[in-house]
Amino acid sequence: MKHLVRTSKNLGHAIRQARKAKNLTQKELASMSGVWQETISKIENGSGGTKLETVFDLIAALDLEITVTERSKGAPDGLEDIF
Amino acid sequence: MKHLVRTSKNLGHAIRQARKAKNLTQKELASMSGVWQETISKIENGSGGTKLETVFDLIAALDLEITVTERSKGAPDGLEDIF
DNA sequence: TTCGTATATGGTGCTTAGATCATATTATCA
DNA sequence: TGATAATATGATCTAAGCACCATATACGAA
Repeated sequence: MKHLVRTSKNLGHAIRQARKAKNLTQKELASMSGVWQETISKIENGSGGTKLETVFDLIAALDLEITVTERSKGAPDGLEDIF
Repeated sequence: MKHLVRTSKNLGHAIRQARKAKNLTQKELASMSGVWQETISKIENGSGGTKLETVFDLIAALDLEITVTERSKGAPDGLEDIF
């Protein structure tokens, strides 16, 4: 799955989905990533203001990756998941 | 160009390249994005700890987009730019 | 080299993220 | 339904981002 991320809410969705897909609890992800469970909860719920480093920690722990590209004006390929 | 972003330095590179590609100065990008020139300078140089919202502002102003996907273990396609 | 611009650096002050602990709320399941 | 696990909420405190102003430095052109 590919998540287009423009807002903190988008990011929260992506994180939560990836975590669930791996059958991890927030607490488990917390110990894997070094990010507190309470913080993960807030991030998954899209409460903005998160620090980049925290996101990187979660992304890495969840085996995800972030890419930055030019905005695709081309035809949508249906692979994207935007909330 | 596609930038794989795992660190603040990666992000800085992506931002700077995109800005240069559009022939914008930091000051111009600042007024377009609402992020101060001084802050842009720091971000482009990879000084970590940046807030997500700030990144979103810059990404939007530069017509870039962020996507989150599963880590590609497949064959590299040569399109990525990792620093 | 000198002028003008672009970028970096540095300080102040307000605001807030996140670590940490405690607890409330919400699933989940035998 | 009651126990147990998962998630959310809330408070405190410290570290740090960023707006903001001033200035230093690097860079390009003439």
